[in-house]
Amino acid sequence: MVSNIDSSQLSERSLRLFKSLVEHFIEDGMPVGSRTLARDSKLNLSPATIRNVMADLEALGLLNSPHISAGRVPTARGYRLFVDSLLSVDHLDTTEVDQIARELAPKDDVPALMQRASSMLSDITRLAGVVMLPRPEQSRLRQIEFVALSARRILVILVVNEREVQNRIINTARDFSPAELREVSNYLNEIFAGKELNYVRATILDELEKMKEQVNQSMQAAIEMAQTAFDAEATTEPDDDLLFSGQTNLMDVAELADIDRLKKLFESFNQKRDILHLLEQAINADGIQIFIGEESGYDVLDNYSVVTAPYEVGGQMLGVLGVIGPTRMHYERVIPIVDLTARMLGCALNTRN
Amino acid sequence: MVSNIDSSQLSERSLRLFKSLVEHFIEDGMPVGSRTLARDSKLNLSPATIRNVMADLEALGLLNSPHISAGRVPTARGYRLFVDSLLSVDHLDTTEVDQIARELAPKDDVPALMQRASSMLSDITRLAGVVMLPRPEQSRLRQIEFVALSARRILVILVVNEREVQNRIINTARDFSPAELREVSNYLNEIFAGKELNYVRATILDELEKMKEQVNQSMQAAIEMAQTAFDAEATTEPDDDLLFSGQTNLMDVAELADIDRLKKLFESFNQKRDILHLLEQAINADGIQIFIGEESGYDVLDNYSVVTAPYEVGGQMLGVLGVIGPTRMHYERVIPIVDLTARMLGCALNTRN
DNA sequence: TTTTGCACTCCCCGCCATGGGGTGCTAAAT
DNA sequence: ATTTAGCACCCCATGGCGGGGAGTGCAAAA
Repeated sequence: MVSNIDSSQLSERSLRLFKSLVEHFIEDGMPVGSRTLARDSKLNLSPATIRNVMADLEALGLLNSPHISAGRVPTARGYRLFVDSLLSVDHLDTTEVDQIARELAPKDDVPALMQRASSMLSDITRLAGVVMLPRPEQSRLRQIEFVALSARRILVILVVNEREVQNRIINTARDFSPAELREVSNYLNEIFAGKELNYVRATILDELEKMKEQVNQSMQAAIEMAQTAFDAEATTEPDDDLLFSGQTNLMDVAELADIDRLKKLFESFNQKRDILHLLEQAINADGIQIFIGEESGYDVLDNYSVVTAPYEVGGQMLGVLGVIGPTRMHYERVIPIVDLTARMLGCALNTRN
Repeated sequence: MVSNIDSSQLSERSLRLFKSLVEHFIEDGMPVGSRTLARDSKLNLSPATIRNVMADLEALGLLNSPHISAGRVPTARGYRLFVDSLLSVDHLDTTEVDQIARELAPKDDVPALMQRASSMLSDITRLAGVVMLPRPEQSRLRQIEFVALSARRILVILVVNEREVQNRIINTARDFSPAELREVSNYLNEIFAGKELNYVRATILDELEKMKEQVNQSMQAAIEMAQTAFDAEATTEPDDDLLFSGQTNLMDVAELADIDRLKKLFESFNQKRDILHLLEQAINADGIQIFIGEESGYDVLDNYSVVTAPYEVGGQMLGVLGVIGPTRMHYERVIPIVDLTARMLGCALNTRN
């Protein structure tokens, strides 16, 4: 990949013009020519001069023209320069800040909060919002309980990481009395509470297998039951860890009117795979990260940009959120919104302990 | 609303021609003219004759022409007649039956099963699939359990209707010991197990309030706790009771290329409200029900048809599923697929007891 | 180095002609 | 009394053409 352009490689004037051009293009989506640029930028230069500058910028790969006699349009590399060095970020007005704060008030459970974060992002930016659910890289088993539904159907409850509760129903080979169940859960809690889930799964076979003969008969069955419970757990790992919203907002962005490309994009939202990979790259970024068009490496995202920010609580990165829209988006507005949302979400997650 | 046309009001020949026309149009989506129809239908009539017939059919509101000198196209009413009286339903080939059976094998939990039903519908018809989650009109509390997470944070587990488990975490005003919790849950189970949830909610106030003074102090706190638990339950009622899939399939149906209408439709998928209302109308239908275009009464659904079937287990209607596609769809294929899926889903739900 | 002037390019738009697929009507044929 | 043939007519889609507009690059002047 060709290296990006650094703002120091360009004259002050070129930068001014370039910035003006990008802003203009973001505003109304039409290739912008020397004429309008001359009028627009306060530099008092003739169109011809500007044409020369633009030719240079094109040579650097910052601009190109759809065809020889149209105006110029920023390339992905151009947007990169713009975003990295030229952009002056908006100040959010208080109504927006308020709205974000209100929506993210820590009033209900985590999934709902995430959902609200996502749809708020899309509402406020009029683009598509996405949030990656917090995926604690280590889940510690906190507690395990059994509830008898009927003699042979048992509800297993796993409490993981303070606030997450998983439950599944297993069918056992023989009857268990409530007392037995209590005994089993006490036993399991004793050895496994506080341990990492994968460890539990890995150990449970060996650990329990080897004491099978020592313990009483009731325990034996219990062991098998525990295995079933954790096996089931393994398979149930949900992969719906991305929440999209406002996809339809993308349908009235003019330059994306190509329905086939749009379809591809929507499909990749459904697959989730590509977007997930992309967001994972952003989780360790320190703050806002922006993927512009082809840069992302996923060709469904050609002509789209993704603005992301990780959210954290207590210094630990939990996940990533962001918005997806046309490369031609109002970065100066979107960036602070995403940024603030990530922060606020972190707070909201924090206060709900 | 104007009454529909009954097939007995038309001559055999008109019906033959009409059917042929609709089939032709469904096949390639172009208005069909007298010429092609003359060639196509085996009736050996001249185009002129057919033109006369077509004029009659148009007068009845079964056909119309996009403009004066184009071929004819079926109206919603036309499709209605076609679907009600003229359609010969396909026999599904075994590979499709197998696929449906395989996908709906009762191997995991209900939500996942529903999800699979929906995406299978969309895959197999190449249209959008939708399933309404079973909404048991009465939920009986089966069991309630408390698990202490820490001294003041308690996990409440409600087992409802055999297989459904809900859990929520509540914070209590004072500490509870495990023994106390057991006592409380025993007590609550005793009076409320088997009762309807709404009843429980309604009663819990009066019932418990009035014995507040009689019972011991620990019980008092328990009562308040129970209230909190069920209050929380009330607010948590999820309304994500529709599962869509394959929406993107609609993006390459040629006649729906109008991106604005498509956007409206997708938005109404997100709202869910309209579609939900529509499906609710179908729940008491006996088998397949079809809403054609404007008939549905929701104008986002203009030019779309919805083919639905309720699914039941043990004679009780649980919900509805179906597909959404252009009015110009292959009903003869879609109908048996939806029908079979509904049946199989019923079975799958049945065997998982 | 900047500007002016100029030739040139390419798209977009409106215009027109054309052809094809279709219609309705009337008059003839069965 | 139907059905068919013939005919005039309609309207859309296509394609070629011309002009206008917005823009470019280059060379020569400022």
